Amino acid sequence: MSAGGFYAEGALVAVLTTQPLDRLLDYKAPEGGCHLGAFVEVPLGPRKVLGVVWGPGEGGYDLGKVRPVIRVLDAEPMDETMRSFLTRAGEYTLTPMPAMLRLATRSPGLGDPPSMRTIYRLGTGTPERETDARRRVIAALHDYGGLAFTLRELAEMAGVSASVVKGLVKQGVVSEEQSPRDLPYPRLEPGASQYTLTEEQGAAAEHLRSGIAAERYGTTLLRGITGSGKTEVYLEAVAACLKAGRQALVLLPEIALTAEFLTRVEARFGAQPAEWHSGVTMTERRRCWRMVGEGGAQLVVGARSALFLPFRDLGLIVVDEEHDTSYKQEDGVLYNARDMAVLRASIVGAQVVLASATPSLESWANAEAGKYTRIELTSRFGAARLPKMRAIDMRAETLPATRWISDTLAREVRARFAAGEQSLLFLNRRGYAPITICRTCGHQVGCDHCDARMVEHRFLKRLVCHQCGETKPIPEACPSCKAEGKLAPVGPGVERLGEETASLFPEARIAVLSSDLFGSARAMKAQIAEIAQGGADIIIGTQLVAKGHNFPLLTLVGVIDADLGLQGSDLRAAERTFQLMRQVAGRAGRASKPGAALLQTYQPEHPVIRAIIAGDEEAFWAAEAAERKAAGVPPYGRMAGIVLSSPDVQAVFDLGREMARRTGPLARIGAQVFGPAPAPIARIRGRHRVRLLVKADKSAPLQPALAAWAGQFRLKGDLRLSIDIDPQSFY
DNA sequence: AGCACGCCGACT
DNA sequence: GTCGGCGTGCTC
Repeated sequence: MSAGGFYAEGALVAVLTTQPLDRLLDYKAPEGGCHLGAFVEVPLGPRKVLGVVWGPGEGGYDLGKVRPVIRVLDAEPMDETMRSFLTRAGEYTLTPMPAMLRLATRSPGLGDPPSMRTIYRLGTGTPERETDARRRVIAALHDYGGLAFTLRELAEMAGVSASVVKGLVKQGVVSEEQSPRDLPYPRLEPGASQYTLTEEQGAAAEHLRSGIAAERYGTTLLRGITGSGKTEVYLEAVAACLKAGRQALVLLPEIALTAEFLTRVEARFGAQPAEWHSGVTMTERRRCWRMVGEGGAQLVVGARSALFLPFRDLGLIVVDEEHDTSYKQEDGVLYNARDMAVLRASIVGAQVVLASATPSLESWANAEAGKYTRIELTSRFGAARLPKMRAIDMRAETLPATRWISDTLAREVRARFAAGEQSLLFLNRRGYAPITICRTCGHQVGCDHCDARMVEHRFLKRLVCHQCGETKPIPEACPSCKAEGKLAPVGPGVERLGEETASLFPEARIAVLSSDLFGSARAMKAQIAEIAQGGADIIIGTQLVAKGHNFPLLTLVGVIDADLGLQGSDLRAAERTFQLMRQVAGRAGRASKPGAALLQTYQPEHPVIRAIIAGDEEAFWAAEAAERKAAGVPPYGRMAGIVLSSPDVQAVFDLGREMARRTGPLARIGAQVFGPAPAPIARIRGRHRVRLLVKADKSAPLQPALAAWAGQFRLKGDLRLSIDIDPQSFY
């Protein structure tokens, strides 16, 4: 390799491809040479595949068989920080490098030549015959003085057909030119904010600004209760970052939140930023990926996968609602976006802001340990206050088995309705009823492919498996004893709660918000916006409503089953329940009206319920931390979950038991292996699943030991093994 | 991931 | 005798 990481034509280069190979392959640099990090197309067997030049060729392979790189793609080479990020993220999550590269190359048309399109602007000629249509085209172009448009845009603006424009082109009145399809995003103006920060917010913003100015890595846990102005504060950090000429990334846990956020960005910076998530069109995605790489995008707002965009000069990553469990999910690779954000920032010398009203215990512990700076925003802006929280003891309420709204709660809802205010009833269960049971034999209708019960969705008129998405019509007869008309729905879902609400308040306008009731993120956003403006009197919602939407008219939140999630032995259940209740309660009274939150519970004396009611978060966290420390689990110990799956039950258990026997590499680092046990869902899509858990000391080198351990076993047939570092649930 | 190679059961 | 099942191995 010569200076600057350039390989001359014919030099041996090692290429990382997106194909699942366990090593790099050598190729000859193409005509004109190639740079280290270049995106290339290489031959692999009979196919052409995407790859990145990862370093000098390793040799040791028959030189006569080494084939040349087909071509260098038209994209900025992947820089050293990005390669290092992918390598370290892959090592941490035990993910093979090709899978990591796939995360970083999720742009449509990466291999395409720079795409051009034809645009039209005012030319110099005069039209031969002044027709009305021609005058309108010229007038439209005059109106936008000098701007150019596509044929479609221009024809539509002038109210003429494309042929009129083409006719004017022939006469030179309108000129035709080529322009790149992927244009830079409009400049964002980080100038002064319209919004006046309180003293506390100002101090928080100043701290974040000084972090940006230092141009070093640092993580700040920005804790602020709902309505404390968290967003305004971190937008100041974004402003400082943009002023410094560096790029910023804001991660949101839910696509439905982006539209509202984009509007706020536009209000603050005068234009909309780049957007990256699964709902963005192919064209826009390609533009985003390329512009991030070329510096034509200053700010990206997106989902977790935006972490793998090719930023040139990233100065800030904001992880909003950092506790949200959707940051840890599988999309080919199991990673926690919050942790990967910290990793990427530490490599490029960027600041991270973790924002949440209810931080994860991990972040709380990191702040306690001094790894993160912790900033608290306490006072709410405007006239709004924290809602008054109260438990409704369901043991004292006498409710029939088919009703879930207590008289106490119903009275409160009625009072709000009479006053023209909104109420929200929260139940984290989609569908009509979670269980369909036969009243003759007791059989519960389950999914044919999973060990999960099927949930009745009356809206769809079907039973749905929430595990694999399989649906089937609601059977007339019991599948087990064949009794006709004996299947009955048991337990509540939001749809059924909607029914009960309608019968209790026949005159009220009721809206049910559940992710499966919307065809698209856009439809959902539109309906949420309408409801927020007063389009409904009573809102029935799942998890969805806990994620930061603003309902200014809302003054009452009723949590239908505050005990959901408390039971079971999941160590994170308490944490999640606490966060969820706080978030939902935070929905009430965000604007000027005072709010109230009522929690229906059968265990009002439970420590979590009491901590929520008392608003004593420090006590809750301290108690949780002590419990986890004693158990040696995250964040005070390290864990990994290993899931084996196969259509063959015998095969998964055999391998599971063999893995539990031969623990050599793990034993050497003092790690313990638990299991095998049936995984939390023992069968998904016809595949049986068995799980082992590995628990190690905080300082133990877990990943290499896991790799060595798993490497001892050969996966025969359709057996699959996946390793989840830092699993969300560890029971 | 694909695709070829290769070694054991039911057909023309 | 052959066609084809998918287990195993290779791709620079």
